[in-house]
Amino acid sequence: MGRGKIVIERIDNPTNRQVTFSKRRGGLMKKARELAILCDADLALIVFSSTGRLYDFASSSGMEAILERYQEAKEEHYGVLNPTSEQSVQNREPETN
Amino acid sequence: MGRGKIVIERIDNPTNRQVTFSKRRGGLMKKARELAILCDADLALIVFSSTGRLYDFASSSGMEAILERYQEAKEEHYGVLNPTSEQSVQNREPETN
DNA sequence: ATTCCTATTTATAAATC
DNA sequence: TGATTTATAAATAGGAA
Repeated sequence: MGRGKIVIERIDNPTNRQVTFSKRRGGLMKKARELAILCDADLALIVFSSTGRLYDFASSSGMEAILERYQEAKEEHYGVLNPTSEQSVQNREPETN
Repeated sequence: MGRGKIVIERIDNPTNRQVTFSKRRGGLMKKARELAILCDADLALIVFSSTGRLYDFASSSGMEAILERYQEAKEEHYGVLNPTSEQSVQNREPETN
């Protein structure tokens, strides 16, 4: 989105990478917040920049609570499915809606 | 973005909420993946739907590693700053770039 | 619950201040 | 370096299948 189309691959130029990081981080945080509010979802987002800075967002229940809930959900599934999975664990009872 | 503008507040209609959740969750996951790749960031996203389903994404280093790194960064800051903060902890050494 | 179809709204790549 | 502008690329609301 912008003056030109870009390919999704690591940006080599450090300056451009930093600028893009700053812009997209803001956008991602905003989207996360919107999803949490619009859909009443419980969500946590943790981001470490390539330079080591930490940025995070957590919905109302709080980061710690969400991380604990995450661990519990994982444990219930006895075993790590895939450390780098994108969409992995789901509850055992499919909802009706 | 869409046929009409919307206000960011909880969607009361369960069906609409679910549909929006499904669509935006996908968009958020995509944005997270792009940020990780483009900017070489280490990132984790955990989302629980209002019905309890879990969806997650973690960049290449893996969810567990990122969560540990997060806890370490927090510990270094001795104490939780704000459980619901949006952007909270940062490292002590500002980078040059 | 997706998934396809678009009119619109947003996000944002580049350029500029 | 960071904030602002603006032309475009992308995301998505609403509707339909």
